[in-house]
Amino acid sequence: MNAKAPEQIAKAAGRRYRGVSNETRKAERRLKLIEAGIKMFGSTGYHAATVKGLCQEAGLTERYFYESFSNAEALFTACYLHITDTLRDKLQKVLLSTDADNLEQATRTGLTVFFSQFKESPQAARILLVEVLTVNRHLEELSLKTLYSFVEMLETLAKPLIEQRKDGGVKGLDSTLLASGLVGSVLYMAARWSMDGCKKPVEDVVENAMLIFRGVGEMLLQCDD
Amino acid sequence: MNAKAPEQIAKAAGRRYRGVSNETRKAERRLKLIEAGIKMFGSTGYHAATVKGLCQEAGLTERYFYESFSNAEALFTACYLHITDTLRDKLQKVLLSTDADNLEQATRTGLTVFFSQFKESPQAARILLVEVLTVNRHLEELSLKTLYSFVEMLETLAKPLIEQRKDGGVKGLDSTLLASGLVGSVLYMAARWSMDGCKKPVEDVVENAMLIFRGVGEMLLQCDD
DNA sequence: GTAATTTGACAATCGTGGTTGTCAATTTAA
DNA sequence: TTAAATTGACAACCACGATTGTCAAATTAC
Repeated sequence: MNAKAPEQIAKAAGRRYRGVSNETRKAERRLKLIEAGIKMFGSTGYHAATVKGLCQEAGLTERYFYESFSNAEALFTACYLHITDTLRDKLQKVLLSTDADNLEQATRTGLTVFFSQFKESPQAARILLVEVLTVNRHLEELSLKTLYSFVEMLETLAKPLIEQRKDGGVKGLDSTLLASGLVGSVLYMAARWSMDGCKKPVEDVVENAMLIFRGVGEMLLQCDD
Repeated sequence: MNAKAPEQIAKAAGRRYRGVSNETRKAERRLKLIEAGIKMFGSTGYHAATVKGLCQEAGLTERYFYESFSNAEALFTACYLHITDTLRDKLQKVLLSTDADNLEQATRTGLTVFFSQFKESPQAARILLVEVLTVNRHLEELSLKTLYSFVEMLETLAKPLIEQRKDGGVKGLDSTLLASGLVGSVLYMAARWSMDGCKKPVEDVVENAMLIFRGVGEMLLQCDD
């Protein structure tokens, strides 16, 4: 029975083709599909996309679609995770390299990363903000969790500001609600900016967003009604 | 040829049925379909809805669907317009009856109307904010126009505040962008609130939203960097 | 060189849902 | 009462796209 082992291993590993290993070829195809997915889901929308169209965009045939994904929904999920992972990594990288005491600077940096990413791939933005809500319940929940993780980043960032107010703060103040509002404001500013073709420089958009953030900061510090 | 005229008129007008005129019956059916549409599009989503399902929800058959709408998209459009018209009417009514000089009070009133409407029909909210973006380009544009009309309401409301600053205001300040941000913050607070089952009282949510609005107001008045 | 593997193109099958058509039962007008 | 209009239930047809299957050409291993 051991006689067959080498054969089986060889079969499982697959054969090199055009000088590229089996796994690498497969991984490349998968990535091509994800890129095509981001492009199509983000422009024509999830529900207008077809498997054939996705394959054509990726330069592959259906066979290779089903090699990596069991259906369009699976590809969409992969695209979504690809986008959120990328964004989270970028944000964390710049936030870690920023002086933790300088809340204003950290906020500005975070916003700059977000708007830049948005500008360079509006398709990704659309997937992140809209399409994900319309695929199915499962993805809607994933989106809520993801959004919440960004809201938490924000709350962590603002923690010193909130804790400065040991008296319990404003009556009825709900930091999660507020953070959600701030996230929403950023998203809608990005949407408006994108509608106008992202002509205005990133820094200007960031400054307008900063105005909202600073305003909330002020309110948290001062108000005692 | 005149002999036939009365007949034709009668035919065109239709016949009473169960004591109700032709046009009234038709209008009632149309409204039933719109209500069913809001319910289904707003819960299972536009793309998961089927004509048969919509008819069943409305208690009508396909025949009457196509009597009023040429397809699901047409019904969706009618639903969307129904929602935005209702909301706009409510907002304008309360805003007109509010002292125009008291910006804070007007804002609070407007927010209360919005969050109340949201609470009583989360389906309508979902149609307004999400589904409309995923039907087709035409509706996406309609949504942008509508959103913009609300943004304009906000800008009009805040005009006194902005004009107080004759020096041209903050460098790079973009009132449309800011207003979009405020609209976004309200929408996302509503979304978060809705996720938690709209348990928190409307007034509390309004107060948290007011904090953001007041913050922006402060910034507009004071900042001179 | 030869057999096995990999790829690419595309046909075949299948299910779903939109739209139209049929028919019997109910209600109205005269 | 009787013919016409209206309604309701549902079948029939059709288009589209997901998924699977087939086959020949290209490439590799031996």
